[in-house]
Amino acid sequence: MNTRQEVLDFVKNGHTRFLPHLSIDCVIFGYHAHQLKILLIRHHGHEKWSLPGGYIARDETLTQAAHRILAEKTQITDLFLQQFYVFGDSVVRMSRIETQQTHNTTFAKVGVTLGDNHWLSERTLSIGYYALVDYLDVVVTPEFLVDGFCWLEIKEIPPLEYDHNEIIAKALATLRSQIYQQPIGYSLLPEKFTLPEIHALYETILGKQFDRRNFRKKLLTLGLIRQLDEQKRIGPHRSPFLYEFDLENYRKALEEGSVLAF
Amino acid sequence: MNTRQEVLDFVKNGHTRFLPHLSIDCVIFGYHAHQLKILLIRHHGHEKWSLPGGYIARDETLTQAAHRILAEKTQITDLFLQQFYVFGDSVVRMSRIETQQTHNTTFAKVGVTLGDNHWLSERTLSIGYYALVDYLDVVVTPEFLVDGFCWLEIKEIPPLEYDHNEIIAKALATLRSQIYQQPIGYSLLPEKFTLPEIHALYETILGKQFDRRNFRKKLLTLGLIRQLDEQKRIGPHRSPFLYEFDLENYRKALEEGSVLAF
DNA sequence: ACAAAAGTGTTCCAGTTACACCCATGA
DNA sequence: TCATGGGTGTAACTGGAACACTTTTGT
Repeated sequence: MNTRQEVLDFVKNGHTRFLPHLSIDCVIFGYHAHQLKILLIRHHGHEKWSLPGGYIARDETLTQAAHRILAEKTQITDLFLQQFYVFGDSVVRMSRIETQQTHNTTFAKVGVTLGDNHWLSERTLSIGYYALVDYLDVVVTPEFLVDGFCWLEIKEIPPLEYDHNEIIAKALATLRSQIYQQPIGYSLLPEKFTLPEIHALYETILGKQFDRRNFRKKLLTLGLIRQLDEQKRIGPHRSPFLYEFDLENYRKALEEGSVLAF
Repeated sequence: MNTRQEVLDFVKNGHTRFLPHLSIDCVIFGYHAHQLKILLIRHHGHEKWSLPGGYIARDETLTQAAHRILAEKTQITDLFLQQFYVFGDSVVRMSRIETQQTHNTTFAKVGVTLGDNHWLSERTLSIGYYALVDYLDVVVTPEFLVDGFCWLEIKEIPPLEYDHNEIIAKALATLRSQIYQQPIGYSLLPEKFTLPEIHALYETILGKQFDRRNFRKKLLTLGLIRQLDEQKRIGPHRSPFLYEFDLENYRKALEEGSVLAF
């Protein structure tokens, strides 16, 4: 929704294209050089930041919806995207009045006030998805009703709209618990990457340090990565070897080990 | 919904009490004496079995809805109940025609045919919850539109309605992956239980055998259970010691270990 | 005394942790 | 030649797996 006209049409006719009562909220983790940040946006007229999100079209699958919403915000397709929980308990989510007021603040920009029975005024459950991107690669394209965006480090995140702090906490816990089972970083690192690169990534995501030698052993033993016969030139230092993800091995593990069905 | 009148009211006015487009499906694992079964129901006029489920009332939280639905089916409150995934991709879920026909078969019993725009005809995403009960303790109370129910062992489960086979597969995978982190069995075993009892439970759920000694060591090391100073009389055999779950320890682990936020 | 079920301890192996020195590169 | 960063191996430890005989109890 990049024009006033599109927004007006969305408010008026959105319920014919999208499912009411349901939204998708995306926790987009942006990594770069030892920093792990989260993409937040600020809607028109709001003080608090919130997670980017969207609605599910009636004619697309849930997975398609998540990918579309992410692509709309970040211009990135084909990335690692993972459903992790449905949020439907928070008090602020239960209150129609609060939902309505929040939306009305935003839509004031286009001179619209939602009625009590408007589809956007109603209680909405949110399905949480998380993604992992290199935030330098991302071109964030704020929509018409979005005043701004920012990448904030996890520790710096202030109180957000709705229950979005809770959503982020759960996303982070899920990301951390899945990092050794999923080829996390596949969409984040170049196809061929060095050990120090993936090492820094894991240290940042898990928030702790790992011994270089043990870390290499672990990833090789798990079969998550494969060492190549090439090296990278990195200036006035020793050339590190290149590695690549072993996706076949990962898929095999996923099929066998019924542990992870996600 | 136990009377014709209630069903008619549900069809006519359900959309004012419940959220459309969303349902909850419950995978109720029933355990007893080395058998792990799943509760299935058959709606009026249907050949295939399906999972028991329900809708989310507008004025209850998601968690409340899941507990209420389960209590309606099994008369059990306060049990272990866990959200595990949202299903919104399956082709059969995307098709309005199929949804409508399935419902119409059921509601034929009360002489109702749903129109194309009826709230029950629309696409519905389903939030999966699983629970674990002793199936001998459960009084299943089929609702008016339910012709019958059964407990089936996992290996015996035939093709079900909708994507319910997929839901069961994911539920089982989740149950198995969480069994050492959650006090699974708390609502299933008596407050004080013997080691052979919990041992049999774990063997059945995980579908494999464990050495008695190692199994005891593991559960004690994890702090999941605590040995008591009492024994149980079990007839013409040696009296086994009693154990109890160490819930405090479990809660502590849950708070510290950010691994499990579920 | 016997049948049935539960209790118990040790060894071995594998996987994880801890740890420090040498090498390659470009300026 | 020097500064920087990357590469590499071994020893100690810990957690998990394998394994069989003894004890209790009631009939």
